[in-house]
Amino acid sequence: MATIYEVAALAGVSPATVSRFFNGTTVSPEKQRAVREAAAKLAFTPNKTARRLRKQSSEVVALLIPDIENPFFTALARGVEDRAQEAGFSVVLCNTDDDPGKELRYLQIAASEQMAGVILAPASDEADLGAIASLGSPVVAVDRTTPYPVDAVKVDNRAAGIAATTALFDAGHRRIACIAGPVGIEATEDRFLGWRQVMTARRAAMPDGFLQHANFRADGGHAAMQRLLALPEPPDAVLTTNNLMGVGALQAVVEAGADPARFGLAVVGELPFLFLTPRSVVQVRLPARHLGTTAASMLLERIGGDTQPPRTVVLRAELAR
Amino acid sequence: MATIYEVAALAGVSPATVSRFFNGTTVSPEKQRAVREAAAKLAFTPNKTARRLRKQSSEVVALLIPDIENPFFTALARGVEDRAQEAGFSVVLCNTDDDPGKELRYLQIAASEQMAGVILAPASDEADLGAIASLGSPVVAVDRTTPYPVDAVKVDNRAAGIAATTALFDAGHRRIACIAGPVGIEATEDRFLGWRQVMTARRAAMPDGFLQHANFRADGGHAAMQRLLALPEPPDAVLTTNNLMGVGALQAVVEAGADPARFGLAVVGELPFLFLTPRSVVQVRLPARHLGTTAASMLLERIGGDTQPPRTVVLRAELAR
DNA sequence: GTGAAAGCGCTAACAC
DNA sequence: GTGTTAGCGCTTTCAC
Repeated sequence: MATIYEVAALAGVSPATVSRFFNGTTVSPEKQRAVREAAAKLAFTPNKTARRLRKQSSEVVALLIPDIENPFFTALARGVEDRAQEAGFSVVLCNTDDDPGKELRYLQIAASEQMAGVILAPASDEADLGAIASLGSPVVAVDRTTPYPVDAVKVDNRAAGIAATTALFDAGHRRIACIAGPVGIEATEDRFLGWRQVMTARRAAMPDGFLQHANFRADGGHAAMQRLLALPEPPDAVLTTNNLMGVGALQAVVEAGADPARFGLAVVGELPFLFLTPRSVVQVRLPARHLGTTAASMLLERIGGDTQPPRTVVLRAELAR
Repeated sequence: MATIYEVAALAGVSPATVSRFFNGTTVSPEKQRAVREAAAKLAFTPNKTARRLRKQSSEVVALLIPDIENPFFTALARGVEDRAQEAGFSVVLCNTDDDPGKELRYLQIAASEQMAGVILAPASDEADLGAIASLGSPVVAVDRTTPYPVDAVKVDNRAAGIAATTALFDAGHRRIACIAGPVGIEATEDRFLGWRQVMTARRAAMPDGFLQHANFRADGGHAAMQRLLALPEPPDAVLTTNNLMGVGALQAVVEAGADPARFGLAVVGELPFLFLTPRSVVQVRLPARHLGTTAASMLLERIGGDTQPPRTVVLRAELAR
């Protein structure tokens, strides 16, 4: 790997001039040509590590998501990537596995690697943003919020829960259970609250066991649905507060021999690749990609020096038909 | 961000001792304690950028995949990540979008960021590995091969194509079409060759139009299947050479009003989340995660200094039942 | 507009 | 075992 000194020597200029050339400062036309040619001849690429050490910042942003195998988050990642790319930033994706320990490690890496900023879908509400925030690196929370005063982009989760539950009522169901995510994740808790609000307003029964907590994956939804179906008086419909739990729940319904077209299923999120899904399944579409582009835009503004107080942007979910 | 000098000053030792402490060289117990306490008090984190500049290498590997929204590649990514993590390496994921231009950019970034190595699922067989390889950074190709002499991990794609096609024959189908990926991607071409081999051996007709090329995504498979169904004498079965094209093909079958349980569909790969799939769909399971762990292991060996000639590991696919 | 030189934070000889 | 010191490759004053 050629250095700036070798280019300078070959071009007959000083290293500073080479640096200026590559950073867009004014350099006389003839030296420009000399540098360009020398750089080409040596296949010179500026060493980003050295630049980063010197400038104390980089053009890389980190994106921390809880589950790279969840299509919701990959769509979100695409949004972030597209927006960041336009602005000349690279995105490195980190998979926290919904594990606060891993999350913390990645946050530290982001700091010690001098990332320009971090977009984070927190694995828990204890995500320690103190360290990274105090470094001055901007942070944007996405999909889920945190107690730390940072920018956030989220969905109107309660409205999503309300819309989904209402749709089940409209389809004639009354005994509606809820498979919610782990306790402590605001996003799905709000969706659950939407369910409870509708159930209460409609004076629908919410017997013990109608609220199940599960991990966010298909296996969690599957097990929860099995527990629901084993109830003495099982529900005739269920709301899952994310997409993958919906996948698992639907699978359990099918396995139990119930007719998935009659059993009411509502999902906050989209059942991935499931176009064979019974038409009866209610899906509340989440603007995953848009969450990503919005978060990236906010982060880029902060990186650009924006210092207004933290904002929270709320995006709307939309009932798919 | 505290530096090694501040820690040294507070601990009453030299910067070198602090460095040694954090790099596991022998330091006397008392100084160890002093350094540990000073570091804790200052919340010191070693600056990786400086370390990287000095050592000319990092503990980060880059993983370049063509489509982050394809579950096959995310499973592969999980494999890479798990293995790398065990060895203390971080993984940064880059989405090339099957675009040679993007791929090249990421390859350059990997070089100028002094990544410890690169695992690459090439977007095309022109992927220019010359630059990065000449830098001495090890490269492992995964899923797809390249003309460059680098380590590779792949699947026995022809066998996979043969198994899938044979299964369709065994189910009684004779008019079997093939939806293959873009020309130039060895992996899916080999699967197509498996199809042709079986068709030829069984003296089955392969009229014009029975071979369709499509992009790797669901929309490509969907369009290709529509073209097949519009043929004067349409096929009664089809093989798709990857998972997402299978999703699109199945969708087209359903939309066309054909009974997906009677129309033969075979997929090299797994239909993601599609447990509602008709039992009749043939799937040849690809060891996605295992591809990832194997590639990571090979890369780590190279990073560790292994200099044997490039190896290619071939993993077996397995007919799901 | 251009060059000389200092220094970003760390590691690795090298001396002791 | 420990300290001193010279860079890694770049950017950025500061003179000219």
